[in-house]
Amino acid sequence: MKSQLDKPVSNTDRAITELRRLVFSGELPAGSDHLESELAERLGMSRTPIREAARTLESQGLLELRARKGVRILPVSPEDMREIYDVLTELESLAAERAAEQGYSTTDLTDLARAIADMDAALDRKDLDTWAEADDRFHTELVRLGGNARVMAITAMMSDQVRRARAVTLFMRPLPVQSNEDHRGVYEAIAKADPQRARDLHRAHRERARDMILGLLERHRLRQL
Amino acid sequence: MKSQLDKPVSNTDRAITELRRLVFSGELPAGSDHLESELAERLGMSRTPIREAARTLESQGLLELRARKGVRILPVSPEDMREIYDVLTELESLAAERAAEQGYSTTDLTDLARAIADMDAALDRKDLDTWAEADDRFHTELVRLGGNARVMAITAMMSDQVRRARAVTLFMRPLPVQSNEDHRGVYEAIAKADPQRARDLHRAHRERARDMILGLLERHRLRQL
DNA sequence: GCGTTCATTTGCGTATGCATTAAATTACAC
DNA sequence: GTGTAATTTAATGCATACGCAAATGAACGC
Repeated sequence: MKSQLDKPVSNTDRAITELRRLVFSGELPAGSDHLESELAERLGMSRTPIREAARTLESQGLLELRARKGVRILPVSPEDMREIYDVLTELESLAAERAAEQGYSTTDLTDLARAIADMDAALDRKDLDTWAEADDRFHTELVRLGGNARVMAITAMMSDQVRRARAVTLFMRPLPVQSNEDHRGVYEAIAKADPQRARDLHRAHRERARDMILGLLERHRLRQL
Repeated sequence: MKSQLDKPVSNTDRAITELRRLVFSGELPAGSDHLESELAERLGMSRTPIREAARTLESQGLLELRARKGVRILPVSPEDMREIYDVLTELESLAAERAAEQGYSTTDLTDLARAIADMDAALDRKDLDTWAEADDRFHTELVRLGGNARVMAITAMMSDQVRRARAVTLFMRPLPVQSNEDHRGVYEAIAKADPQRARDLHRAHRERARDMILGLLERHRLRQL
């Protein structure tokens, strides 16, 4: 479905979408270099839109433009992960607090509730991929409910950067039972319009997740993703 | 002075720097439209580097590329200000907390102390421009001490977006005496390695500033900057 | 006078070509 | 064989050209 407000999709837009996909799918692995001309041919367009797309993705921290070496897909180190989780913790906690201040009805919270239900169901089936997808949806929706467009943009950017890492850690971590309980707590706090509790619970949730992931990376000596 | 590590300054880099300057100086006012060809001629280069620079500045929230209408300098509304201050509050408070955890010596805190001293001196002389410059330095240095590169990048971006607003509000607000006291408190908490206090004090500082600015904008019916 | 259609102009999006310069390769001296 | 200088190669950074769609304005009917 294509709304009338959509602006026509330019090649540059396609390049952005497609390059992101290639990075997340691992077809362009972290740390690898790629000539502009190579990417241009691969996506069936000239270097111009590729360069513009790369500029955008560069300022989003996904890759780097290096003279004469093409674009380098940026690896994510454990230190990067710590930075990113710290940012996510702060901004999502703010979003949770603000969401709880809005006095949302349960109807407003439908998507959030559905994400939680989907996570529960996926967890029962031990279907971690589906769980991860629903977890993403929960966090995205939580931030949306917070009502700050900049927080949305930043958290989306940060989540992009750790997406590759999750593919690795998801199957090394214990079953995310605690996570699901955390989410329900945050949901309740928002539904009951208790901003302080929503913030505190979500912060604790994120800090636990951060420590768990960083612990995993360290124990498995994963220096970059 | 040009270190050997500096990569050669490309026209695109020049365009980024120069366009930012033009926006902050008000030569390209908020809300105005500018043809790419016009900007290209103005900066003495072709449209190509202008477009690449614009892409970068677009993802930093300073302007917008619109088909056939050229580059639009994005205005900042009071709602935008609220969003930006919320983000700054969260991330700078985190930086203050982290800075206090590092066990910095007073030598490490020299720049921070100097910024405070400069603000005091400027305040005595009622030299608001110098005060604002030192205030900037304080916040930048505080975030640097926090040690999170992403927080640095994001807060720098957000500060850019409100820079124009300050030119307006700086001379409408009461003398920032409270601000200077706040800064000293944050400094002390970092020097005494008291993370929780550093965080709380800085948060209170930012929230006061936000409410003051938003109040000013509302009282003066300033709908966009 | 007002709306509608058609012609014209304009500016972006993109492809293409080329100069520059860093990197790679070879030639060569020792 | 190793280190250095000369030569070649190659990829970016940028200027330029052009098609196309949107905006503008003209022509025309009512």
